[in-house]
Amino acid sequence: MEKTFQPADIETRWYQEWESKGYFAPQGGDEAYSIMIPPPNVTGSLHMGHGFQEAIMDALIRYHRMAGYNTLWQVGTDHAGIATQMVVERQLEAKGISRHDLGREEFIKKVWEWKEESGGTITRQLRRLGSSLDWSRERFTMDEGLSNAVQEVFIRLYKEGLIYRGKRLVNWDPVLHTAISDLEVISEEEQGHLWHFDYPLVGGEGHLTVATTRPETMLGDSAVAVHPEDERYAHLIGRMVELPLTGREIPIIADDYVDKEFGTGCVKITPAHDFNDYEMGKRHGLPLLNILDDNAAIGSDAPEAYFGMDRFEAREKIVADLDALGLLNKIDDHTLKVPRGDRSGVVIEPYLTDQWYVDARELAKPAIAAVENGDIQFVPKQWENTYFAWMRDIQDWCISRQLWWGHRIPAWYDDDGHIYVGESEKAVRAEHKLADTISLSQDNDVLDTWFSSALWTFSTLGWPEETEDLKIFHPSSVLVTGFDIIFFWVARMIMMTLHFRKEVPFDTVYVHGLVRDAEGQKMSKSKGNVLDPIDLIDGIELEPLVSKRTAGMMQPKLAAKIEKATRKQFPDGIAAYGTDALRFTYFSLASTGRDVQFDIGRIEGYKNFCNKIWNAARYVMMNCDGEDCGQDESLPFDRSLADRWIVSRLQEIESDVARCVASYRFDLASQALYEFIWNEYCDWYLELSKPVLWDDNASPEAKRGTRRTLIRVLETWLRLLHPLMPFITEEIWQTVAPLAGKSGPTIMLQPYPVADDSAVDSAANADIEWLKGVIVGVRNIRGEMNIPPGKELTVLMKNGGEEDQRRLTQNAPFLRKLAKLDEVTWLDTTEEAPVAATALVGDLEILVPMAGLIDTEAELARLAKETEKLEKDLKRLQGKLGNSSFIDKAPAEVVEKERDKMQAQEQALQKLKEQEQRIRNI
RNA sequence: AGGACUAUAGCUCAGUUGGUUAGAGCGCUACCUUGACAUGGUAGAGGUCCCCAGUUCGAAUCUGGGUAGUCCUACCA
Repeated sequence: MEKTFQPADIETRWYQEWESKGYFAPQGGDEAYSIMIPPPNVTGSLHMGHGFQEAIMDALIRYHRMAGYNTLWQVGTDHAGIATQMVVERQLEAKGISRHDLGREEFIKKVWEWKEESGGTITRQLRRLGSSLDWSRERFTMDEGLSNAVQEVFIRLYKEGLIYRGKRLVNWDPVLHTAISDLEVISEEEQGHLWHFDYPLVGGEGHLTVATTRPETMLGDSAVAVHPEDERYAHLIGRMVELPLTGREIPIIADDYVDKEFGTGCVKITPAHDFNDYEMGKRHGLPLLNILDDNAAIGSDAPEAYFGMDRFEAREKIVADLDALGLLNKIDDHTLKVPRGDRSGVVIEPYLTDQWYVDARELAKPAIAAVENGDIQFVPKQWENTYFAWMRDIQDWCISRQLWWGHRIPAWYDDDGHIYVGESEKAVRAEHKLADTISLSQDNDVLDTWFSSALWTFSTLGWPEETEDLKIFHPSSVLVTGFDIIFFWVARMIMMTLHFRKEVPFDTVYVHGLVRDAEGQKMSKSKGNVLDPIDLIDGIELEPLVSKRTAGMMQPKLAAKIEKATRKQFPDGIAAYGTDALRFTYFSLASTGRDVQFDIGRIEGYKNFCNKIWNAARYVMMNCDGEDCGQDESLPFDRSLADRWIVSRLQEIESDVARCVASYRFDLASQALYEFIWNEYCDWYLELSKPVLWDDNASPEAKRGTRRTLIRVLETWLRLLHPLMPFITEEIWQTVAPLAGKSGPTIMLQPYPVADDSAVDSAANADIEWLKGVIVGVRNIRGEMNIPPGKELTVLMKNGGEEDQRRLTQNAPFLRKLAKLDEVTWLDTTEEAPVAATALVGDLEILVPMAGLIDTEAELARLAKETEKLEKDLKRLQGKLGNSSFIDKAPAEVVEKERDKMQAQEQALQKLKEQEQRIRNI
């Protein structure tokens, strides 16, 4: 074995081996366990947040696969309608071509080409992360099978009246030229103005002043509203005002939506360009005047003077024109929430168009019930509230998008605007007995990507066919996801799956935190603060990292900011840590919190952990390879105290890990393993094995017993650790397993260790604690007295009981070796002890004679420190036990425990004081 | 505006139903190339558990209020 662990050498090798041998496919078994991957965008790439999520899923999958479940991890990607179309359009733009130049068919061909070209990025990343996905079943939302499922669902929902088409105000993206759903609109506070305009009353005698943040919409005003109880305006309700610049007259209406306190208490109403106004317009039967076109420029229904102007240009002109007319009352600075498209970043316009909707209210009912009655459980449970809050106030879901890339809506129109929904034009004609003379044209729009993602758990398994896979693997066991897509995806999956399968899509939703950058920001492509997990695995120099992170940034200002942050955060680039270290870091951070702040210091530590594991195995192999490790079960062997202890601890760790995984606490699981491997197996057990293995006088039985334990415990914890660190465990296991009497082509299909409670040995645990106590006591004296570690000491023991004596006799060789002693002598109570430095283990006094070794002053100082600590603690205990209400009210065993503690402390203090006296008397 | 979450060592985080001397890693200090590992070993230093009040024999933990931060939902033209 190499002296240090070199991850790069082994990772790709093992992954190829596993994949080519088909180990990732379901292996059979009575009980199924399945996870459907949240499909990443096919043309995107994974960042640290994805890496985190994949690591968790892989751990769950590997764990259950080893535990004997029939395990499926379904892999696939989605087509990300808007994002993908944008990327391809931008590429064409660079060549001066628009998608309209190409035409729909040619354009879609280009998108497919791009998908083929870029789709490999994600799958490559997934492989490097060690994800044990069943690649033979890879799916894509635009595949034929999944497209059929989408069509089937659309047609059925339409026929059931749960999908409808309607002219509504939608969130319109004037750059992407499509409607988007509420969830795709991000509203953030921005600095703007509040313009106050005077609208003259028809018939003279004054005006009303209205305020607006979007002056250009005044061209489409249908009314001015005031509060019905507003005395200032009550007498004007029903009268008309002149709408400047348009030559129109509009009524003054009363509606209690108006806030009397805000502005002047008069609101201009633009039903075609504002969601609230739209509702009010409906209540009052106001006309809808659309003054914009698809680009959000002023449309042909507006006054000619503004026709064709961009909305912001028009805004300026309208303000200027009103000013010229003396109707601009004032302009105030104003902070307002500006809605922007999450993809394009441009200001979204409420815009009147024909769109398709899903009646979400109806579908939500059973979806709410499924979580209420526990058919689906969220972990952590608090997320159920988020889910309920949204579901109980759900809005109809706008599912049509004015894009070319996506599932085209299976609806046809005749010249009279009748709608026919079906799987093809032919089918529609047949169903409705339409004559060939009637011309039909298909709806130009496609469906929201989330519409197809909502079917993911069952469409990937072959639905609408009743496949064997559906029967076995659906519902899936758990959905692993971030809380940011509970609404987008989780809720919609639950609704669709319940409706079409009459069963839940998954039993559990495990909601993990979101990975943040050093400033606590969520990682996202558009912010440019993403980190590629592969860069932590392989490492990357600063310059390539900077150019990678700033590549493709639209705004130079943002690019400069990212560059600066990158240079500050990673002045020397990023070192290569390997996949196992990265994964272990993820697990250690996977607690119940919402935020995961990735810390480079931690991955560094876990890289060292990998090296520790590697070297522990190296030590074991050096001592076991070619030796008798007890593979032959008929040969006798003796087990040392340490052997019994480490086997006992192993059982406890096994049940800890099982408990942690069952509750999705990978942070606790990883910590338990870390502590066991490093602090118990390496620090103590390996050290305790040396006195046996290196002792020429030790019996063959003892050596056999220790080697047997050494190798078997190692082999077991490798399996225990494998779901978290797949590569290093596999590499080591291959050489270790045969010596432990195990065989098999791979660790990943070996049984997962299960605790054997009968092997828990509390006597051994107690004896080892004693041994550790004595060793640490001596080391402590050595450390504080500056006695060189190599200097062998003579130690005397005093005042102990029979148990101490037994432990000493049985473990003297271990004690001598680990505490570097040349002699240990038991003093009878009658014997006079020499002046010595002292440590206490219970009643037992450990004496290190001072002659020539120990500086009196230093020892006194050490004792004083100890004494002070004890006195402080004792005071606290005395206070507690002196309090009669504590004695009366606290449970008896708690009181008893405190009493024992106090007694022990008192005795210890007593001994320290005697010791101090003795030293002073020299 | 409503709601949720977070606040523990210099940094990143644990702390299970209230009962510890409040823990881990990194970082820091001192010593050590002892035959697995200097990516290491040994021994240390370091905390007003955000603040205030309450419940309790006992609060990092429960309740109320406040402060700071993050997020979600809905929004006033």
